Amino acid sequence: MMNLDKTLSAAALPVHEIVYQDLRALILFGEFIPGEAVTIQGLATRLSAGLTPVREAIRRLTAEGALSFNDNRRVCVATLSLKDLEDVSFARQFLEPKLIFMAAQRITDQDIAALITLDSALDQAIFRGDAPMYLRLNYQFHHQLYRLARAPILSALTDGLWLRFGPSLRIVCGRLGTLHLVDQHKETLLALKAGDAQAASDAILQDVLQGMEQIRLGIA
Amino acid sequence: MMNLDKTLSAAALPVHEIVYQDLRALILFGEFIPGEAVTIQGLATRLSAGLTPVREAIRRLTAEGALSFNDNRRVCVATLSLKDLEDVSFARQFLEPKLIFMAAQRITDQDIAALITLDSALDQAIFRGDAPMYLRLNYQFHHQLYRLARAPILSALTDGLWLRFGPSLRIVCGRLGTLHLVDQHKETLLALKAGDAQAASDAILQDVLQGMEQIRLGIA
DNA sequence: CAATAAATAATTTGATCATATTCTGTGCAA
DNA sequence: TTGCACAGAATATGATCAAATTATTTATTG
Repeated sequence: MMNLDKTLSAAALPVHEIVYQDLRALILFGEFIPGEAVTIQGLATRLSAGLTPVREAIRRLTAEGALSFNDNRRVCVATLSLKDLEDVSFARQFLEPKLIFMAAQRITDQDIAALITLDSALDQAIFRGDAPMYLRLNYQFHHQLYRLARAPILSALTDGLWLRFGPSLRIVCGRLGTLHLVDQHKETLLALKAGDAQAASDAILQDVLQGMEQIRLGIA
Repeated sequence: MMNLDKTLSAAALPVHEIVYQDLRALILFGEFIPGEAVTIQGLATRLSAGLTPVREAIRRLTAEGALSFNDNRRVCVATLSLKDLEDVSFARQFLEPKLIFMAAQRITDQDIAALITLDSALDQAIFRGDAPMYLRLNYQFHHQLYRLARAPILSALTDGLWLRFGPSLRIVCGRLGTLHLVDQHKETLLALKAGDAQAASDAILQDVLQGMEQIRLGIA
């Protein structure tokens, strides 16, 4: 008989997958500081998992550039130099507008409604000064758009870039607070509603440039 | 006392690192067919390694898109649809020219000489119909240029794309042979010698477009 | 009876863990 | 400074269990 977990809840994921997602979230949403040491055993304890699954998750995130594997064989959260940030910025400038252009061509009213809800929650998080929630919702807003583009490879590349600047984003919020944060989500949503793919693409480009500039100021 | 292996030979790499490099080469240079199943135990036997290091290597290559993790929890070599190829092509079109532009600004005569040697060997491999050697040398030619750009993040992104189309390249060579293969390496080298970064960048763009088109014909 | 479907057994493969080994850096003593 | 020992951490293996696939057998039906 088929396991009900498979149909109802999201399948029984392997531990190494769960650990990966947890660790990824920890990195992405500011639980780690750039350069911070990450030990296999520490994570195994923290996440109540065995060494092997933790090891696998760490290798994955190392491959994605979120962690760095030192000569000592020790692992730490990757740091982002100014030069690195320029590279990330260059890549995002090409990838995100492309993805949003593709997403705009197949987006539905329902999708737009969901994004508006998300963006409202985001505004409230900023107003409340709730940085962790801001980080989550801001990522989700972009990530949902990637999904809609139905371009798995470009989405994976772009998603991977978030892992590179995620820990630094946290620093920015910590230093400067959330109230000053600005984005181009409203403009993007308006363009999407109007079915104007080019305008949506342009708006996201501005959003990306703004975001990267904020990080540059934060880590400078 | 410091281990001499660290200073003289290339350090005593962990097994998981060696397995990763070996498996990466197998995928990149056509030892695997797209869609082919990859088993942990099979690899452990083939590469004379334990299960854990193999597991780690597989997770890394899965994160890079070279392997795909199925619902069955089984792993196979990723396949490349035409749509995927378009995405890869889009990404390469802006990444490679950028990298080569950066490389051109810091390349030395010695570097150029090494690239010319590489390209000659490449021509001979084509002439001999030695597809495996062609695949290796063609990759090396590009990879050396990435290295010279000193942009680790962009290099990693671009390198990762090779893993996506590597297995398909093999199919192309298998079907069409190597003799018809053309590239823009000579033009690139001329531009580099002349110190013309823009021309080198343009030449590589043509090279990329040609290469992607060849794959498109091969997998169509 | 032949052909197809269902059930079951056997084999392969993956997931995880406990354990032993190796490595790295540090502090102590000569 | 040099050599040595020790603690913490990473590495790697093999054992064990669970899941999935394949092969085999049995049952059913036209």
